Amino acid sequence: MLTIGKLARAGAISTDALRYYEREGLLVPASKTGSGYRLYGEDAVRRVRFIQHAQACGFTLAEIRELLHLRQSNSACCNDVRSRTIEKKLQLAAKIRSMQAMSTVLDQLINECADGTQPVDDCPILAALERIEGDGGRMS
Amino acid sequence: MLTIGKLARAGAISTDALRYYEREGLLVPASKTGSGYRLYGEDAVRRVRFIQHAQACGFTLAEIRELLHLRQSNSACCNDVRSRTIEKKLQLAAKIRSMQAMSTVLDQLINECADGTQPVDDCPILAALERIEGDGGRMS
DNA sequence: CTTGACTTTGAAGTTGACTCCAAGGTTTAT
DNA sequence: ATAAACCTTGGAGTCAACTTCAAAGTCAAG
Repeated sequence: MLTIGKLARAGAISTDALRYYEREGLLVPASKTGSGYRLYGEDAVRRVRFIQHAQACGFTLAEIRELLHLRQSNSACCNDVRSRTIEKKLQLAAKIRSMQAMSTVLDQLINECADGTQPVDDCPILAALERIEGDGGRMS
Repeated sequence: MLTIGKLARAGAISTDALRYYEREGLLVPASKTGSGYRLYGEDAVRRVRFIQHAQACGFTLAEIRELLHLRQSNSACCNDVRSRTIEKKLQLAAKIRSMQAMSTVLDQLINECADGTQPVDDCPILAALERIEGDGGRMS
């Protein structure tokens, strides 16, 4: 069993964030000591990593909580998870395309601008950034 | 010249957001009418699109402002922009990898779970989400 | 057995990127 | 010439995801 500080170090996260996740219903400690210290099992480390990874992929904590809770409600059917997953997958694909377009342009520009001696007025990076086409969608 | 409402419609953004961008130094109107109405040139539409695209790629408004301001300061050298660009490009590449990993897993799971009839307890999506490996990094 | 590192709670504060509102002034269409 | 649709400012409110704080209890090392 891990105390909150150990879990925090294992997950590269703050203890406050862990307590916040608990308030938000994402990560409840397995038990508590007599004096009220939170105790987490090893699965908590995996769950923290899952939360972090899902966040990095653009899921909000509310969405992550939904997924985690769906698993616990044995009445719900896999279909619920499936449709959410498909929706998220489509959003993710759009974001990836957008980011790849930006990445390609940045690459080109880093090369174009390779000598680094041009004044900013003429910097091709900024000129080209304005030419990027994308869906204009926001991140979340 | 566009009034703020026209620009808002052209950029699929709210007038409040445009005024917010002005306060934040990202988009200043070209001029004002005698009665104080903001007037924007056509380049404002491109600038709005640039801001939106850069946001979609994970740049914060502060970073976008920096880039936009660098262009205006004729003393600064292209090198400044270049190093920022390289840094951003690396971050972007890491995010793309992370998102592609998630995307692949979601794809597999959507297929595995194709009939949608399993109860959530056995849903392979949730089981597999916990197995994902990534850098655990946050989005911004 | 004391010192220092750790933990608790609850509440308030922060940041980013807006959004909403009130109380007006301006333009445009009919 | 008047109603509808637009614009102005300043400030407050919102939301997510934390962080910081205060005041106090607990645990581990020497």
